[in-house]
Amino acid sequence: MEAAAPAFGRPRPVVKPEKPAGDSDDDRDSPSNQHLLIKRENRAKEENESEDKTSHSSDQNDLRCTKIQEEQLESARTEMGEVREENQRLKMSLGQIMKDYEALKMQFLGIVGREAKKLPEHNKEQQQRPHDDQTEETELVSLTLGRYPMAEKKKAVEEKNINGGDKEEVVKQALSLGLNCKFEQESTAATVKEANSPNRSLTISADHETKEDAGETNWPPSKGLKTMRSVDDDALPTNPPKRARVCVRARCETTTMNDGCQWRKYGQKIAKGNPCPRAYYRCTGSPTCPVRKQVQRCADDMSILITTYEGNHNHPLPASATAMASTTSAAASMLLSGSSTSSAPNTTAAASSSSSSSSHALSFYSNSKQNFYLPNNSSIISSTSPTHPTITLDLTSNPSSSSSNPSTHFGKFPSSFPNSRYPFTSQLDFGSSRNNVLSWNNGVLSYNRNNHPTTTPTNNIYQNYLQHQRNTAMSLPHQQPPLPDTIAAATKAITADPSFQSALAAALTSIIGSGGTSAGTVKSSARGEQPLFQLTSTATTTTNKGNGCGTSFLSNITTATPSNSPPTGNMAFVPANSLPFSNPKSASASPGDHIDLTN
DNA sequence: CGGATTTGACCAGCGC
DNA sequence: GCGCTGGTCAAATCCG
Repeated sequence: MEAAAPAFGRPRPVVKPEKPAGDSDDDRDSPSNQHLLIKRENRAKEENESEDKTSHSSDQNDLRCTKIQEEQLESARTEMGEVREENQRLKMSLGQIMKDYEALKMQFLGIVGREAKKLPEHNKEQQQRPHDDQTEETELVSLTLGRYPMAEKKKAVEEKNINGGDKEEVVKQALSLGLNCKFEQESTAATVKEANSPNRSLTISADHETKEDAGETNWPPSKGLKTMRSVDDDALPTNPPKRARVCVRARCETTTMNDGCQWRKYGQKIAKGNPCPRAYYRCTGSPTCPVRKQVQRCADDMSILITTYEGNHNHPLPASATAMASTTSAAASMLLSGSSTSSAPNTTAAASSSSSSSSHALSFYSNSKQNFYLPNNSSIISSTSPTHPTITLDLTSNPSSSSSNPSTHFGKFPSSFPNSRYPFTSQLDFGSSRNNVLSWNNGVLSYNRNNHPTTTPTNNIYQNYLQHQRNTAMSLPHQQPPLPDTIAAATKAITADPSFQSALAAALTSIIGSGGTSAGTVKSSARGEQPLFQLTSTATTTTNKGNGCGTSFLSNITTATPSNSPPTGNMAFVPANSLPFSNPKSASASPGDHIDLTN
């Protein structure tokens, strides 16, 4: 094992028993053997000298010399034996380390495999015992940052169960790789009983949220929602988990970021510690959509807009809305590990883990071969709490600042920022990545395809995955249209980042090794990795109210596709009528006028 | 005129 | 219990 070697600190002589010392250059290089060789050479010299000097000496001298030689030989043999013993010991310890490593590896794979097997079983249980949902869901967290109501999810699960093997294998595959998250649109397939699992899985579901969504189909919730919440609280007197939030910080001069969704402002409030009013928006994409967002300027830096998303969309999202989803989904995946390592055990941990599920209320894909890319110069900060787990995606940080310690980031937040209230934090810093994948550009959140025009092997795999998704969609006419490839692309991108993987590995290690009780600050250290691909787009504003902060990158998501030509690939999955841009009266989809990006 | 926004009031949660 | 704060409602207002 390569990893074990540096642990010894310095090169040690490893002499193979069947191979006499000094037979090879390697042996010659080892200090002990060099010592022996020197001795041998000295002995030979002495012998030669004694031969020269005493060529005519008496037999007594010969005998004396022979005795000395024999003694020296004996001591040399003893030394060699000691060295061999030492080498044997080292070999044994190395073998032991290898065994331990393999055992741990198998243990980990076994755990992951069991969790993968559990998922479909648990889904079946959920279907067979729908009345238990309310009690069970409190213990569940879901990877689905989904936009689908529970009924649709269940339908999807049924379809999955019918289709059987393939998809389950996909889940297993994703889980077995460990360092790659599996995010699925209908994530009930990725549901685990976390409370019963000694080793928390990365696969976490937020059925709490799903339940809320199912209950909130009678929007507006207003007092009805309050009533439902109180009922939930009664059912869960201890630590009733609230919606998780995803907070996005970006430099934007507009009143709100255009994230592609349609929003209606329903309130405004001056929050304590911030002279800037906080605006409350509600998603109008669907009359029953429970998603809300809060928009507030940063008190420290008025140019920074803090947008907090809460809830799950229960309607098809506009293509442009998936950009933010990609970003926040990546953030949420971070929160998975971060919250698990920082929260209190058992139910509290589960509740905090559920926070990851709300990420902008968007589902996203990621299988073993699909990876996220976080935006360049962005950092993710998650704060977990039983009540308001929040993960923050900071799109404002520059490379130098983003690589600083976490406290630097926290210092940038206003006093009213949720992080100040929820002490458990973890940070994953991706600001060091060189290549932009997601960026704010002239007021538009845009993906950038970089200078890797040729399709990488991973990209091929990704294309295969897309094709598979298309086929699946074709064969399942009742299924909701899958998310566009931007999400998958983001999924692919972020998990392809070694930084992410190492951070995730660290989180995994802490979860498995310590049962999730260790305080977690995970920070990526790798930098300068070349992403497998990168998306670029010019900032073509397609929103209805000008060129505010937006996510209209999808109109030219691929370099092969001209920006004004019909979208290709998974773009076809986005229902045309779901695009908000055709509606000139959309509320606050893009009221802005300019965005100033410091990335 | 219909829909979006504004804004004061109300309510719930939390800390002291 | 009281006050503070965040979040939401809904009537009034604005706007295209």
